[in-house]
Amino acid sequence: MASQKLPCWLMKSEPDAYSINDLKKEKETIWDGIRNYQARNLMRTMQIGDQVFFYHSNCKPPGIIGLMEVIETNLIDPTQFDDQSKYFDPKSKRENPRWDCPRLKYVKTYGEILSLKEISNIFTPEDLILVRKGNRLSVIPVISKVAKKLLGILENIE
DNA sequence: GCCAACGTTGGC
DNA sequence: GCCAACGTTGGC
Repeated sequence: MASQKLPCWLMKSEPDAYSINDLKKEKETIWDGIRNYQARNLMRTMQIGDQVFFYHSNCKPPGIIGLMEVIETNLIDPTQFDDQSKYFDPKSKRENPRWDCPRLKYVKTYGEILSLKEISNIFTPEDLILVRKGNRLSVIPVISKVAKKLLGILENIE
């Protein structure tokens, strides 16, 4: 897999809400429900073909479990106009939608989760904003040095 | 623009 | 359940 593109994003989801297995079944999904401007702005810079680590959060243990790929960008998040949705945003107007998102496809599930604890042991906080205390972003850019190392470890536990 | 109060995220 | 670290809101 020498030609494989390095992942440059990490996106979190609580497996109770949406897991890697859900994505595997659906094959692809729109990553809707992001209601944080910083995360949204990061998603707006995504490119088709970008590789994305799938991170299971708020579970035991939390960590990287799989890989996804961006297949479409800048889609309007439909949940913002759905008053039945928990992500409904009454301030967002159809003529000027506030929230958008990419479409992602399933690539693979790793043999084991790479836990946050292991990740924290491998990297310095400067290497990985993921492990910086207080980072509550659900969309995180991953620098290539870190992505390369993570991928090396993850490919070996398959 | 400041900042206090409040809400959310997510590891532990 | 606790709490740190943010982000958001709204009065001034």
